Amino acid sequence: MKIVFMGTPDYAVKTLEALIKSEHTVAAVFAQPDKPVGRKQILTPPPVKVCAESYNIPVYQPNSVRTGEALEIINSINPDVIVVVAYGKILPKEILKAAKFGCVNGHASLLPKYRGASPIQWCIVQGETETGITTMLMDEGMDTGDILETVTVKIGDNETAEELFERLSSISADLMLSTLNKLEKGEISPKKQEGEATYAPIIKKEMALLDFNKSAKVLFDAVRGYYSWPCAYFFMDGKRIKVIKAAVGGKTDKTAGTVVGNSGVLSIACGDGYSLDILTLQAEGSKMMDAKQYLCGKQIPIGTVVGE
RNA sequence: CGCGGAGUGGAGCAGUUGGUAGCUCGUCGGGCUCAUAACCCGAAGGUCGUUGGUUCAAGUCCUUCCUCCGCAA
Repeated sequence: MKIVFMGTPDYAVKTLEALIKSEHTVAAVFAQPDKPVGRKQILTPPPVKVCAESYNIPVYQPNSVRTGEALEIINSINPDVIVVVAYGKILPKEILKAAKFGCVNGHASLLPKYRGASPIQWCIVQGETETGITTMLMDEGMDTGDILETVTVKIGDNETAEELFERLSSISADLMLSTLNKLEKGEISPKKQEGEATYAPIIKKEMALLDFNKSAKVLFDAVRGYYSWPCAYFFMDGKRIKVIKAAVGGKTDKTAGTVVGNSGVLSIACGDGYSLDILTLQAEGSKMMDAKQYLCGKQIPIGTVVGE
């Protein structure tokens, strides 16, 4: 099939590469415009663009896909199907029906659960033990299209969002190929989404602020789910401390937010009577390090209360 | 030049108004203990990121460059 691919971040690259290496033809790629990145604000092309260019596939980066210009490009290519993976823009209905088989989206959740922008981080933050990939025929709603195929994936007890991203991006690539092949042969009949829909909001920095009044497990899930961006954090002496790695610790009767352990790991009492053992952290202006090293330089007495 | 923090013995840090460099951990040696990530005694290890300067004297003041990091995007 002749494919137009739409995607932007690293996560979408595996699918793009899988399509390029398949018997299908990727005729064009759409990605978000280059954005300034890093301390020096260097204009950086999105990963999908870099990948597409290495295969000499034309790349389009319109600021908007609603101007008609994008539609013209697509019509001139006349693709059989448009594949969308983490593109980051809402497509107008003219584009949704611009290809013979329509727009097929790969979404990283078991729809209708976790529709929206950040299903991977959010399902870990919510303490889910399994998630998955869904391919669907896009419609005008936010991840509301009819389901083509799904695959369920277990989430590891200690798995971080970054690790899950990595795994799911491969699984997503495989499923997309499978779906396209079946779609082409007419072997799939789209099914309506069933069950209660939930939404995964766009992750914002403030959401990753740890509230020690919550349970140790919830905080542990937050640490995993917000890694490696934006990273769970809290404040101590007015300084931001990012929590890179943590574990649910032992019981304690101290007030939430109190330091109850400072040898080897930094243990902080949580709202449910258990502590959160911080194993690896990063303080403002310094590198990420094991809690043990951090505690060598900065001695934090038992009983210290963290917060602001 | 977007804002800001930091480069000090193997690791993480402190070092006040400039005057022979300290702390916690680790390492090595010895001791104690049924035993231990515990404890006690002792030791090694630093030209204080780089360049130039001010001074009787600079980790500590000014200057050049390099590197790392937080915020912001």
